[in-house]
Amino acid sequence: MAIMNLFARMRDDVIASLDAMSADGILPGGLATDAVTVEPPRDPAHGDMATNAAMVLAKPAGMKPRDIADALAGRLAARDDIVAADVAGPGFLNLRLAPSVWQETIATILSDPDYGRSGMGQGRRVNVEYVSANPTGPLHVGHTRGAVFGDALASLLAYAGWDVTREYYINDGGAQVDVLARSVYLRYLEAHGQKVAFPDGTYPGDYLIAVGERLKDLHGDAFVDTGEQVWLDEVRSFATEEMMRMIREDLLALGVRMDRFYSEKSLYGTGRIEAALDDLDGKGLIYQGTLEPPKGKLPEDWEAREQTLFRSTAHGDDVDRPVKKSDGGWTYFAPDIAYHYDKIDRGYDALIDVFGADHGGYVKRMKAAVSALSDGQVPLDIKLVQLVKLFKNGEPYKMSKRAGTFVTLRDVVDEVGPDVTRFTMLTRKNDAPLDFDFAKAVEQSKDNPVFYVQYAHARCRSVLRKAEAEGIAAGPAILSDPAEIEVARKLAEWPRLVEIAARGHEPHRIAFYLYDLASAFHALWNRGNDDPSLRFVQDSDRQATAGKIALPMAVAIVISAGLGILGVVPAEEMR
RNA sequence: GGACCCAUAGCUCAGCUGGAUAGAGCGCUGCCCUCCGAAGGCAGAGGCCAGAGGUUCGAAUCCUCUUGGGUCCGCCA
Repeated sequence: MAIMNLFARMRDDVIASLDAMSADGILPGGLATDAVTVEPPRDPAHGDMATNAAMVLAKPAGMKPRDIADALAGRLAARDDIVAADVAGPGFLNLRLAPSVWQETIATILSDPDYGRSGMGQGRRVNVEYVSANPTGPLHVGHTRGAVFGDALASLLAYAGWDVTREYYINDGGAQVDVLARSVYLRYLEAHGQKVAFPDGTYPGDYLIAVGERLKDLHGDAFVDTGEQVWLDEVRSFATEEMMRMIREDLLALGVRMDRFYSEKSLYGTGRIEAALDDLDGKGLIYQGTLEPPKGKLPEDWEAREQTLFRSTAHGDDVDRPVKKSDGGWTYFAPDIAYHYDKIDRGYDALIDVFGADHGGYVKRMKAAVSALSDGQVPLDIKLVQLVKLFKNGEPYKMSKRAGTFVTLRDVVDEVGPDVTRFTMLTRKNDAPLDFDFAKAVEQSKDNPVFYVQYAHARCRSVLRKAEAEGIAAGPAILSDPAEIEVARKLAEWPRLVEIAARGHEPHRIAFYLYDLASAFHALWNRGNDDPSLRFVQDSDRQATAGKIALPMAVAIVISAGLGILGVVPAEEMR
């Protein structure tokens, strides 16, 4: 059973008190308490928790907020875990908790390995699709951010009680893999000593040289001086597999491990695309029609023509979308529909797609398709990941060992390591552009959030090693100083924050939380410089040390859990 | 022409799905430290939350419009 967070527990208690007040005739019965919240107040001076109960109930109860708040305060103040309940502002009820609450929080963290985990997912199954880059070349920085975001989101949801599948959709069914095949064929000829040129519409990147050579090793000169019809199928599938092998390796270097790679090509010729469209057709959502020309700038060669269309407007899209090209082939959208149809068919309770921001135009049609296919039963959330701009010491940064024109995932990971890459990519919310500075990312200073959080963990571990060397184990937490309470308060927020982040599909909140927690911890540490009684290891007092080290131990546990969600390895020491 | 995302301190950004006097880092201004608990610490100044309406006890947050940026827009995936 997952741990319910302090705030959720208090909210239940507040609502129970409100019910009791109804039973006693102080409040009318049957009040809706959905809008009642219990939250940490913005200003710690207001206390440890605040509830808006009086304000949201004032109107339906026909009473003044303060009267409700006063009555509620009386009941709550009687509890021994609440030392003060004050009515403030327009009707907030501020609660100050007894020190024992913080001690229990620390004790829970130390004893329960599941502290922070949430049961909100209830074991429901969610499919997170991310990266899904075309198998035509190495992953670049944009993919890197998508990979980090999707992977952290998947971990976050798992931590919040979802049954998560991490999935990569391989776009190996379209014309771009033919282009790949032709490009590899040119490298193959080159491997045979021929001089080749790379015309427009082929991929000239160096990364295909080795692929061409391996193709030569495999087939000798069998394809030299033959027509495309002879080698295209073979070279295409070989090249695609090679690219995917490389992509998997790149992802692994970043610490990303997919549960499943789903091939677009595998949808063709199996009737699955037809089945998906038949499903839509059966719902009256497929028809032959002609689209209006797009307003504004017209494509040069625009002409009206009848196509097979999906009535996506019936599910919130702006215009209906073609599923068949004029030559009778599928548009790229058709296999996408079939793919999502398959995901629904596999029984997922929720779907998440992580796209690059340049795919923003496909959000509505994809949501429309899933809504139609699942009869509105399976929610699809599409997270768009904005661009990454690279810098080094503030200067725009260009480099690539392999691709010639763009910075690859491997370039980034080789330069700063997977941990720094991942954390830094999550220091911005997904829909905001990200400036990634190679120099600042590895800088060991307070200005660098990665370092700051890692340093806090390392300090905790250092203290614990020291205590352990003296044979001292953590005892019940001793918390007296405000700086200590502040850290404990922050720790108490962890389970709540996990739920907020998971509910919003916003893993960046974890990174910001860790920064805040580290900040509170460093502040306490710094106070130890001036006031030796606040140091964790008390040289002459083993018992005091046992009580003091409970807090850093709890901090290390929570930081470690948080970094774990982000896919970052916590540092044992800094150097 | 339309769709989507964005606009918060001088700069880079948070802001918990409507709460109290809007926060952090950098930079700036002061003071302190330089004790290996080291790679600094503490404090302060700095805001019409792009603008205008609306919804209600209450709006940076939700709705409409305007302005200014980014992405995209039928047989490319």
